[in-house]
Amino acid sequence: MDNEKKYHPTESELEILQVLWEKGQATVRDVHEVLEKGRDIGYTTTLKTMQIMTEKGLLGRDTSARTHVYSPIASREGTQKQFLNKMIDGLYKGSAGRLVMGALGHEKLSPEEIREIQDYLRQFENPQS
Amino acid sequence: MDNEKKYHPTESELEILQVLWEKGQATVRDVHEVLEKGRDIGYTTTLKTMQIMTEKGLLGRDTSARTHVYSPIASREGTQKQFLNKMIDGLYKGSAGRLVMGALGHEKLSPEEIREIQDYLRQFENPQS
DNA sequence: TTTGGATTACGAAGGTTTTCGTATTACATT
DNA sequence: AATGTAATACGAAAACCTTCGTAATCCAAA
Repeated sequence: MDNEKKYHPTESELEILQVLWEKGQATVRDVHEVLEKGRDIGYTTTLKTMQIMTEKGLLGRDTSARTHVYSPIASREGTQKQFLNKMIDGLYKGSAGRLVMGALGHEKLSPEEIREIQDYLRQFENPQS
Repeated sequence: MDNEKKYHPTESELEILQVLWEKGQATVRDVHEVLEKGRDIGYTTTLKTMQIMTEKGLLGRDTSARTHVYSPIASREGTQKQFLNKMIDGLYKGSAGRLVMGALGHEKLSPEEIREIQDYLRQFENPQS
């Protein structure tokens, strides 16, 4: 169950995961075209990184066709949780509440989002139900 | 003002910063004794890392005495914000609200903390104070 | 069927981080 | 003053990450 838990994606790997989470699946070229918009990077760099990620178990790929098709194995949710835990432990003395409070102070938090958060919290209001 | 913003502490550096944030200031030995509890690590490793951090401007040190005394220059708050931003951009499509929602789902969030968060949010309820 | 373009495979360079062994230096105790 | 202990300084190895050049491979179009 926590197969996916152990390994921390690196900076570059996260970039690639983001694309794959959005698209569901993609070829190296697909991913590379997105990355290229953001910064200078060679095609083989993207390729190599995705190959390494596959070895690490972060990505899966379908090699049946000439052009391989990759898909994420590490889930967005699991990865988020993983990083969240790391931050909570490393920067907020283990308190998730402190992190939330800190994040609430974040500049761009729209009134809509705040309302949504309040709604969400209401479910804890009455312990029974 | 954002002098402190640019540089991302590494994993090891974060460990050391944590100790210094708690203690305010400390010697290499002080820090090392804490780290040692958590994992296997040599004294000179801790020393070297702290020296590098000093070069990077993450730590300051008083070398007037034989045993140097270190103190954090990077603030906990600034570092938290820095990592928060990175997470929001990299894992939550730029939405701080999404991160908060995710963090609220975190297992160990005590009722007290939830109440505290609700209190905090009330300040946004009525636009005029 | 030959050739050109696109794709994957391979290997290695260069950078950063983490680690620690060894040397040097200073101090305190004798 | 001599010596042992504890601290810092130095350098380098090992691991990991990022990058890309080059080679090999496949396919489609001519």
